Amino acid sequence: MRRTRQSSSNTSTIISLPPPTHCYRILMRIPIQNVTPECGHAEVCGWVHEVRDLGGLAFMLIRDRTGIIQVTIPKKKVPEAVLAAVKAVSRESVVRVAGPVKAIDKAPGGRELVPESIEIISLAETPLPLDVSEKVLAEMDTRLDSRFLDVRRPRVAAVFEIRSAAIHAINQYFHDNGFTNITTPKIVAAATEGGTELFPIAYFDKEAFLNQSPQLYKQMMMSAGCEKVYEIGPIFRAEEHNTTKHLNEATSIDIEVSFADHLEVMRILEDLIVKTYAYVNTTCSVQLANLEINEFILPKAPFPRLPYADAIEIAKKKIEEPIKYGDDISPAAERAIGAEMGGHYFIVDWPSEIRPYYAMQYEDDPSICKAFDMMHPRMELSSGAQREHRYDRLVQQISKKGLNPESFDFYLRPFRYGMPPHAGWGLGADRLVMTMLGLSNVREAVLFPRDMHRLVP
RNA sequence: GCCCAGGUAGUGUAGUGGCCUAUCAUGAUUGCCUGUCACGCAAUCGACUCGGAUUCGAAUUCCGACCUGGGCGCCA
Repeated sequence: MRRTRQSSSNTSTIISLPPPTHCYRILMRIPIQNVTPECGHAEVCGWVHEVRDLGGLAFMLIRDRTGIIQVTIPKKKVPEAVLAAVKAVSRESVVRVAGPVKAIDKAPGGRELVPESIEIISLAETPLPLDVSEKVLAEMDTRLDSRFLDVRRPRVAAVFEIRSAAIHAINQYFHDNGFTNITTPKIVAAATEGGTELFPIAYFDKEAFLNQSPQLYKQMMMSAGCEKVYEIGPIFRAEEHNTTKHLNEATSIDIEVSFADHLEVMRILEDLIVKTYAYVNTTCSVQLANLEINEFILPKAPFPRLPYADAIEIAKKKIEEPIKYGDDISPAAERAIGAEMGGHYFIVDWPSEIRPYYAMQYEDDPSICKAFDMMHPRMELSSGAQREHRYDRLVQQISKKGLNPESFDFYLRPFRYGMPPHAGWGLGADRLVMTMLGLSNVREAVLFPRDMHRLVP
């Protein structure tokens, strides 16, 4: 502590910090992983992980996000106030403990803190809604009800630290490659594509919806001349699905690139996946260890390009249910094909009739289009396409789908004033984290998941 | 939306008509214990989702509601 105080006073001399008030205390606090016998003296703040009272000797484990330290209380040698605090404190209370740090082989981590003072900053109620120390595991529903306690568990925190690292790597990748980060509205007037249900919301005297995808806006930015854009943001789908891989609010990583075709944006996608895994691998070893992931398998580019027609053939051979060319790929088929492929792969050359109107058809065979899905063996992670940028063709394709081009006026307008050819994709961030870490439920990868049954917290 | 399986102390569970005054673990409370590390020991506390029905008797069977998990559909 002496050392820390000195350095902070030096710092304030140099850069003239305002007189320390409560910040002074924060500067004195040492992250638990940095507490070593060389500190001499330390002040740690954290949560009471456990108390073990042996009679004349008590142990208290203090946890912060960096680790756990043992506080050892020889009852005859510590101040009266410390004894009172040890007696009064409950598990998961927030405390500040200060005292000398000693090297002791029999203590966890080889060091322990003997308190001169223990301050109970925030006393936790008992009993706890779930067991943070993981002696008894809680079910997903219980955990989500008390997510603030759930995330105190290192293995849960690890998921979100890795998610953060992955998102960082993705932002970095786009930044390094000249993409413009955009933010598009989530409150919109109408659907951008058919199919999925929208959440209606009250918007003053108008009808509005939560956006299901930034698709239209990304494409508008192509017309706007931004050439390479990306967005990481929420998307909303009002589907009444009830599965381990669907949410009503998800995070989508979206890109759109001008003068690129589907093949080019596929290369970007696989490169991004490979680099994101690599970044997590090199920066999150502690978190991966917390998750007991001993072998973090790094995907290798290029991912195989599997034509849709071949994917259907594989599924036909491997699963019972009838499946034919032109069908959507069912979850069972998805798993069967995934098992065959063994790693990330693309499904390409989709029948035009089962892809949205905006996918560009092949010139030599309009029955298939330049759309793709990027798959993990367990599920779909991304879907994208080269878009149809020619106004007349686009109108034609909208009509062919049985839709009325007039109701797409807002969408079509940018195509009338100089639209470059372009391609893009959307990648599910939650599913990316889920499959990366082998989580069984997408809810594990989302702090506060929104599904049909859950709106709180 | 459909199908299946469930709902028992704070948490996770056992219990398929009477042996339930409900099992076990964890937890909480109190006491003992100077090297614990899932500390140990002792005592205590704490639960059958709700409503209706069948039955001499229901945690257990039936009906309805609500809630949860999984699969499918839809979707990404």
